Amino acid sequence: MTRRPKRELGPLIRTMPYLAAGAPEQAPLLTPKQRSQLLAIATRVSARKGQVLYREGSLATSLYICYEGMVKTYRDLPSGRRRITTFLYSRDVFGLAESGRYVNTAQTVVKSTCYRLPMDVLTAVLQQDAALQFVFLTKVTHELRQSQRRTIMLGRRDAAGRFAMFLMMMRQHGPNRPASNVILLPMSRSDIAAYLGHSLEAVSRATAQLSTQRLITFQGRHAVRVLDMPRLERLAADL
Amino acid sequence: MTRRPKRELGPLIRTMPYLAAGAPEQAPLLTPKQRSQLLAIATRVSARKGQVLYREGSLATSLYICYEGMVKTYRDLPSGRRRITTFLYSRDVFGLAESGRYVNTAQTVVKSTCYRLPMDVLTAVLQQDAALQFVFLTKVTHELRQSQRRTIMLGRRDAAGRFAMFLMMMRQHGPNRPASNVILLPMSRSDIAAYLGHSLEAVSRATAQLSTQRLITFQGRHAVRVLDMPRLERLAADL
DNA sequence: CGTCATTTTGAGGTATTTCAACGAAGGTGG
DNA sequence: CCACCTTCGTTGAAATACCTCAAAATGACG
Repeated sequence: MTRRPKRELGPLIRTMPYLAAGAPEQAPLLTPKQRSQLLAIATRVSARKGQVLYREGSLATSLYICYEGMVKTYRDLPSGRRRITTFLYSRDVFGLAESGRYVNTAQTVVKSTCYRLPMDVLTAVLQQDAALQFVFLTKVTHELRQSQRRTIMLGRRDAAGRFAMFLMMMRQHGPNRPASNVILLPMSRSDIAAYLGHSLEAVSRATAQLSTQRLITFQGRHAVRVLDMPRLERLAADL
Repeated sequence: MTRRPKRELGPLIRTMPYLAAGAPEQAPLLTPKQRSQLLAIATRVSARKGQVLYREGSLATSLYICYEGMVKTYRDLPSGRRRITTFLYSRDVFGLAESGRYVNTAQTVVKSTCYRLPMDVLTAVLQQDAALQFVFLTKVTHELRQSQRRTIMLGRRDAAGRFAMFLMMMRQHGPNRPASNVILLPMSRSDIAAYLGHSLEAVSRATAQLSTQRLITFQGRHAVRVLDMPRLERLAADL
């Protein structure tokens, strides 16, 4: 039962290239050397479900890279509402600060493992290693794109359409294989609502509607089987 | 009338530091040397009002830095709706590609001047110069924050509150001095609507409402004088 | 197997959207 | 310099969609 863990390879980062596929020097992946370089300054953090990794407004001492599991970042608004900023999967980066403080609170959605990198050390390393920094630059740019896509999603008025877009976004990320018709949604309905900017009830009705229309069917509360992918994609794209 | 232009200093970039104010090596400003370095690979582009700089989906050959004026980036949706992604002011960067293509269309809101930097050359330079790259990394991070703030803004249901937040965002950016009570809005009402995710009519009603409540008053269509800043700030923060 | 939190479903209230028409502004040409 | 035209912005009334409040049902967990 106490197997020795495999040799630790260090964090990975998921990115998208700036240039078209094929330009070799643009490959936005961490080399093994860079991974061990990051690993050298990183701390492995295991967190059970629902654990808070850092709080909004606290001093931003570390940057995080998700290795396994799922993390959400959110802000609680004065009205008591909660807005979820992002869901983070394996190989996602989070905890970028602004003026030395975290802008969001980070909490695990399920049992997760992350790497924690001291910000001061990391920035120093990045200032020295342009190639490594470029991976981060590419990553943040990718996050920016994601955020802008989400903004477009939030422009939709209909709850069902918004949820359909959410499904399509979840299909590509995380533990979901694009090929599969099953999309895993580890987070709760209220998390989805807080992410989509809808009420919990609206999300529930949206899923009910899509189920009634035989576009999807739930296998438990955290797994969606897509019954009619073309129609779902059409609904998601119809904005 | 044909005065010789001042010595050209090259582009500037507006950023926010990761670390708390005071950490010297984090100062995210371009040094004069870096500015001239960028200037060496840059082309100055002057564009009249309404000119398209690049189109969504076209090959992303260049990165842009706004020097003067105002640029909007947007996507036209299948439904015919237009969603404005960002408004860009002096010292803002735009045109970051994804897989070699632009994700948005960029068009000037008013007469503008920008620097255009060839992507391939720039990425090569960034790979060499970690300090310069760090300015870009900081900038993109800042843009990501802005995008996330906007997402929160879009979560609001009431048009007046959304517009109030928009005003507060515009107050900090661009040609507006935070001290002044006058906020310039160079863009059209439909641009604002496309940015806020509302209909043109909703925006119009929102401005009318704020005017009736004596929170603001319009001096022409592109200048807002704030009459009651505390109340406006409270409205903007009440979400 | 019981308890508790989460999710679903129902009904009414409210805000924006839409459609339509009017009014204002800006630009062009005579 | 004025008239015209086109675009943009404002206002009104009905339709739509979500939000809120409330209660029942489902599922998770010990």
